[in-house]
Amino acid sequence: MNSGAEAADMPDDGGIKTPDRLSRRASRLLSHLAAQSDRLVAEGLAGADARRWHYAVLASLQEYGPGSQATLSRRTGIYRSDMVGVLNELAERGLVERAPDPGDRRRNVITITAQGRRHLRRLDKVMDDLHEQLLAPLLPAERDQFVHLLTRLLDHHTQQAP
Amino acid sequence: MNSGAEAADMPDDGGIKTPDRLSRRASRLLSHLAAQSDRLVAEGLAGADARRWHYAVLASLQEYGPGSQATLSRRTGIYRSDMVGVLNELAERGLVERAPDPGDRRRNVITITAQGRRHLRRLDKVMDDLHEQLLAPLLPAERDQFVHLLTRLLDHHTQQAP
DNA sequence: CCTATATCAGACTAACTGATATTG
DNA sequence: CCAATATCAGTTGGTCTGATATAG
Repeated sequence: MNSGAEAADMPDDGGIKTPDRLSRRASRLLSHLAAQSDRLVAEGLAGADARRWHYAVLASLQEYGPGSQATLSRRTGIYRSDMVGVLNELAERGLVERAPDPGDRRRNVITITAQGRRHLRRLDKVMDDLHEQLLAPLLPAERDQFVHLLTRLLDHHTQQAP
Repeated sequence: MNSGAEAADMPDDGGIKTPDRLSRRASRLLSHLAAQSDRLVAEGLAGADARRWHYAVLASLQEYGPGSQATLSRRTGIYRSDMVGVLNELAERGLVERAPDPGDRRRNVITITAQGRRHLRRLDKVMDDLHEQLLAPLLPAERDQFVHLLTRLLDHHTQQAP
């Protein structure tokens, strides 16, 4: 009836033994792995004087072209209120330019600068490196599988709750 | 040479178009999906008057037996300093018992109560439900694949940095 | 003397809310 | 009058640090 490991006799058991319902819950694995990954990426980018959101904004500008702050918010997932600060940091470094939209004077149009493009190229290298570390234990086919599964799950959950 | 979408003419493009280096980065997918998943789980558990850590502690107690707070910390990943508060909440609800360890008077021995076991059974149902939602778009074999890949990645990264 | 434990007080971050002024 | 935008001020939740008292 008992699992065989009583309390008071054993001084300490410490480590993880058999993975059971606790440790194989997808939600739990996901959270923990994301935490590790976030840390890895944050540290890697910090070494290049950048933050996670810097990369997201610059990459989004490069790929989809200039846009208003609200548009960038939607594209990157950065909260509208926090976008201001991120763009301030990027503008301080001369990586983006903020100009009033002549067609709609509520908006600012954010554009990536030449220096921003240069910086992004560096960050892309850093990110490639970090992903090599992150996905190190997986074979190429498994990495694709992994990204594919993540994508399908995320698509499903972002379409449900917009 | 240009991606075909210029700035000033287009009033707004808003949504996500072709997934590229930004949106297929594993780290990004991981972070976003984990955020969604965390939210889902937090809301689901809140409906049963529980938090994420409550489940983790109760499940750990059920599976590995009683333990000191430090042991529980290691088993669940809850920070040693935060364990106090979690256990207070659980003890208030009569789900665990905290008693001084007669063999080592620095320690408290935490034990799950009968009521705690009952509560855990309810939470397990809730969690099964939530995972059904979380993994809804995947076939059974894909869910296994997913958990398997997550596990391998997490193992790799938790052995590197203990 | 050094280590582990339980606890507390608080730093720091990230995600988020609410309010406001401006413009459409 | 209502909706969207950029901005600011502030809340909340979660991770983590540092210090302390106690015990091995």
